Amino acid sequence: MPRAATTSDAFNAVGDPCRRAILSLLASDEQGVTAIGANLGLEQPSVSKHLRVLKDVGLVRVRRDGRQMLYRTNAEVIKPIHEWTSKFERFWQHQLKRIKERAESQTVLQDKE
Amino acid sequence: MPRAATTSDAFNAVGDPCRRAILSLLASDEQGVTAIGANLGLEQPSVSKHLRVLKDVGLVRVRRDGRQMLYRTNAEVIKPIHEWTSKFERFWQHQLKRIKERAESQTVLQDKE
DNA sequence: TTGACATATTCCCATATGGGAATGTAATCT
DNA sequence: AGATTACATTCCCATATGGGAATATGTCAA
Repeated sequence: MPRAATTSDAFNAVGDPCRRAILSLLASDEQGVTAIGANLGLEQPSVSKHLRVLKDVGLVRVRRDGRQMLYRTNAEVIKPIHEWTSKFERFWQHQLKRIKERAESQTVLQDKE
Repeated sequence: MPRAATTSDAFNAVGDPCRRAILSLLASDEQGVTAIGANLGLEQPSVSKHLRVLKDVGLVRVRRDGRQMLYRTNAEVIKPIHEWTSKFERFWQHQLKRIKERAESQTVLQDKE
């Protein structure tokens, strides 16, 4: 079987840099497709297609306003990703601690010289 | 241009469920390829290929031990993902608050009936 | 209705997988 | 050296994009 579809889950959808930019942009304000494209320097069809993916996994909500479609980020769907990465938090803290300790021991050595 | 390569960054590499499982498995212990496959029910070539991707983006470190290659998760590379998702934390908190408030107002209505 | 504006969708295409099978390679054992 | 163990890589293939261009759809204004 081929690669999993980007529409399969939030992890996959967020893998694309353009889509991450869109999510950041729409986190606080709703915006229309054209505005999004202008903000990020993307073609309109490209924006529409990315929004389609984001909508399919629930990462954005849509609302019609006249001829505009106003999109907004649905942050709740990002939460599972945040939680998954949180499981590793203690590990990178340990690593930083190790790095810090090593740095300090080297400092000690330098002081001795 | 086609889709970005999974080897391009941690976000993309983590998009695959198998690779997330591998990262979780190798977070606390180093393990050989065969052991990883046995733990996750994956074929050896498949494991090797996923590990290759993970290694290319720095998500795992390798160490040779005799004929075994012991892999271990390098959690620091997960940190940027954690930080990116953290930017949205306040938004889903707001949403939960809103949901909670609505639930409470409904409870009030129910009490009135 | 006609025209303009805002989006969505479809086509075409080069590229990137991911899985399975088979094969190549490195290290250990006898 | 020859056999075995542990991995890595390569082939083949069906599928999934993502971008650009062109077109279809939906809404509002005159």
